[in-house]
Amino acid sequence: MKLGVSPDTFPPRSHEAKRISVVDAAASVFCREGFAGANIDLIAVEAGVSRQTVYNHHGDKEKLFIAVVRDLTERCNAGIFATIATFPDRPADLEADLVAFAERMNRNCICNRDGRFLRKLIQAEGERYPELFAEWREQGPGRTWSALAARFARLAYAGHLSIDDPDVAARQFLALVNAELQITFMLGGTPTEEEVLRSATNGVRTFLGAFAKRKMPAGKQPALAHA
Amino acid sequence: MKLGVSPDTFPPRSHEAKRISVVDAAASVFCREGFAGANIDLIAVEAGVSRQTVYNHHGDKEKLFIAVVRDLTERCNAGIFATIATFPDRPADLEADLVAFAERMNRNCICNRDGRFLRKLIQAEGERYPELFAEWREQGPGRTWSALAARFARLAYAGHLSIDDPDVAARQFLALVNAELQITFMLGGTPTEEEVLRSATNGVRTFLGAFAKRKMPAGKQPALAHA
DNA sequence: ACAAATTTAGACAGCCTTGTCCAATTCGTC
DNA sequence: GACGAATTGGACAAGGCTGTCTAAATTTGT
Repeated sequence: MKLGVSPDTFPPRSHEAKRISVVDAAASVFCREGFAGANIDLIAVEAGVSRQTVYNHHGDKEKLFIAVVRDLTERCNAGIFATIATFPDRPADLEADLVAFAERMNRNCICNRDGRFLRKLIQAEGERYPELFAEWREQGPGRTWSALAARFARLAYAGHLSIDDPDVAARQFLALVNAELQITFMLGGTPTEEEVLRSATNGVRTFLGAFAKRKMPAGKQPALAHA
Repeated sequence: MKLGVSPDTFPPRSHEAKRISVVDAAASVFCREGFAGANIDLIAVEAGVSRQTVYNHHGDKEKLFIAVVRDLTERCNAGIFATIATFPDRPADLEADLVAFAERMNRNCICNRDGRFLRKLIQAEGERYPELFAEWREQGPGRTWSALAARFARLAYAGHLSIDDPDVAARQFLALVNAELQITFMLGGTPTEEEVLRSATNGVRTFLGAFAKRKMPAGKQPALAHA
């Protein structure tokens, strides 16, 4: 009740710390074992608390699962939008800048712990919690694609790219820079730095091959090229 | 009625039929519930046999799971190679032919029951059965990509495309024509015919934007490009 | 129609898991 | 040091699941 400003109010300190510890451990176990296979005792041990503490904090297994997904969704979305904020709006070297951006995106949002865990939970349990993952879908990919499409549209408007449909281009950009990581993702692995870099490099090269400045809408149109 | 050639020897008929029925039901239940959540009783009911029959045929839950994965892998690989055999080696209309090929690939190998089930099992249990899925990886994606890369190389050699690395191009082709289906796949859904067509169309258009005949190897080469 | 093999239903033991309860202990704060 | 809240460990009931066993019913080949 003191500390009017930045409230660590009621729960002293390690209360919240334990809650986080439990959610983290639960994320790990749910991902490894699936919802049905996850064992509350194991989560408790991995979190370094007693089983009763898990129940005190989260009520039951399903509520704990939902807390895990909400937590991951929130952090992943924050990471994605923070990364999109670093998009190269005024590129010095378009190819190099896009490769660097793609690498940040992959490393900080897709390949990191939260990204891998959230993806796996969605794939494994998405059908069991429709409204939970519908929420993720709207707040996550939906807004991600829009934001990224807007950045590409801006690059096009500034004359760096030639894009028909920025939304399609945004989705294809992400698909391309991940093209070489698909199998690793499927099997739950973490790509090496080098794999991430190579996939990003190859993906951006192809992306620019399709969308870089020169554009001829099917017919020949050499007249506009007054460089 | 001995059929000396193709021996349906001892086990008469519905024996094998029941085995298949069990494996099919098991695939469905394992996918819906995960390995730990799958219930042998439920599999038996869904297969229309008694629980004991399940055990008679497959021994235990783990052996049944392995049989399911092997079965799916085999059928999926067969489908993929059959589809690759329809690749347009001598295209009349390159874009239209590639779109049609991509649609076949998506519809018959990726979006069908076997494809969705196998993908989900790999994602959910891949880490638990390393050698089982390593086998899939080599026989499936590994050979798929090689075969597809060879087809693209042939198109390039015939002068229809300009490709540096056919393996990379093959992976990017698949990534592009699936770009718009990712979220649906993640949540376990089945895309509509129209979504498949649109994703294939957009993907092939971008692919050809990057790899269609004209090529400038990254560095500027304005000597040749006097527009 | 007969004999062998297969399938079925049901019961069963053994094990594991969830979620609750409680008494003893520790922790943070005053 | 003392107080109240949080945590712990352990016991516990209820229920579910796997895998086995058996005797009866059914199917199959001849």
